Amino acid sequence: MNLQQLFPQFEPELVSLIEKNAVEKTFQAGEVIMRTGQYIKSTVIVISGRIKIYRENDEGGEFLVYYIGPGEACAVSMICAIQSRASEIMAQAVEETEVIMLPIQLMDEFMTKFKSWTQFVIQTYRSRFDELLTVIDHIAFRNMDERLEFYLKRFAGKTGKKLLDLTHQQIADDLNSSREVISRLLKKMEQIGKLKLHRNAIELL
Amino acid sequence: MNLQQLFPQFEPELVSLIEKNAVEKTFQAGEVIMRTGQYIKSTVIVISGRIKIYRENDEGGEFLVYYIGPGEACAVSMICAIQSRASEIMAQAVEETEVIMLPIQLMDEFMTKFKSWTQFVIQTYRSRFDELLTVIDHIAFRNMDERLEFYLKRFAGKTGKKLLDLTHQQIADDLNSSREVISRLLKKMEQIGKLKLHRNAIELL
DNA sequence: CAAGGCATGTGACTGTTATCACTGAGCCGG
DNA sequence: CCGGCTCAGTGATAACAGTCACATGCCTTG
Repeated sequence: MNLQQLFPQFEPELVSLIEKNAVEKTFQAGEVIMRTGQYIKSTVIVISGRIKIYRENDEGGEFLVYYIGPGEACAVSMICAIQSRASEIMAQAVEETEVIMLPIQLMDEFMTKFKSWTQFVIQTYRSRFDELLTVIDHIAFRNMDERLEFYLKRFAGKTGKKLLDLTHQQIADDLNSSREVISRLLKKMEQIGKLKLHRNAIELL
Repeated sequence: MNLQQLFPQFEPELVSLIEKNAVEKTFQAGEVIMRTGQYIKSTVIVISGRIKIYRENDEGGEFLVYYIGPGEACAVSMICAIQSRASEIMAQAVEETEVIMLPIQLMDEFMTKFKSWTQFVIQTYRSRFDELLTVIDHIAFRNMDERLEFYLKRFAGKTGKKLLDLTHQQIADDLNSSREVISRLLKKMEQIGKLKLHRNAIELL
């Protein structure tokens, strides 16, 4: 892992402090990184791979909020760490994911010492905030077909591939819908030539 | 207006700088403060009154995101100001509201000079972030009856009153629903003794 | 106090999504 | 190559919310 390369804006001193103090950790695909109700003492920064942040409700429903990729930090872990409060979301590795965990007291220290760190923290809040607003837009105003289309684009956007390894059930979970509904909508989208359905995969056209 | 009283954590020097440079402004109830697509050059901080932040879509739908009260800043205006980008939300005074507008360059300056200001900015993001997550929870998992109940509690919570000056149409707009649906649900809630309906008002029990 | 406006109540109908029950299709291990 | 598994397709039905049409009732204003 090359931190300086991932964060060119960080001062070399900051990078070496992170390298010296942060705990590196690797999660396997599907492994849960943060759980609702769990107390967080560290900020999580993704080095490689991808994490999905989602909410869970009492009845087993799920809802995908967003993904976190390399060079991005988990805004929720920042919030929870600083307020030493239980998290209200779940974080799960989508693929094999390398992260660094930064203890909360370091975060504070960096904030006073390094302008680039403060900028990074604020930038993290800012972009996540934006994503949350977009998510709200979609569930408030859009029907499932539009939301599904947006979901597929977002999923593709992060991987860059046209062939998405997804089952209908996974999509249904992420959108807090049901498999049958997603299957039917996908079928419609296939009929109008937007995509092609395969077993365990969807090909965007 | 007494800034120092509203923000006891701010250094006196910061307060006097704000007083010297910020533009004070008063909005009447219902007046629009920020509009979708508008470019924002200043951060808005509420001194007295209340602002509602909501989204609008093309078909005239609305959706209330949250309220901003005295001593709170508009996170969206911060984001837009810093990135000198068009806002994607609407802000409207709910009642007569006094605000101060802080030009973007000052925000940056304060951030480097005053720790309390940086803390304030981060705290603002943090609490709004939380509210957004709660909003997402509600529209993703809850039916309209639960959302309505939450809406009324939130409205009451900020005013502290038990008698809410609201028409069914206003509520329907805020929840992006329709008046008939809200009327029926309110009637049900009245029948099970949760509230009492009046003309132009709802009394919580 | 009559007229009109606005807020509310209500029934009928529609559309979207969820749920249930079942079928079939591809895949993998023994 | 058979049995069992997961994934996907499909029809029937139900639940919830949105829409339309219209009635009612209260409040204001001339």
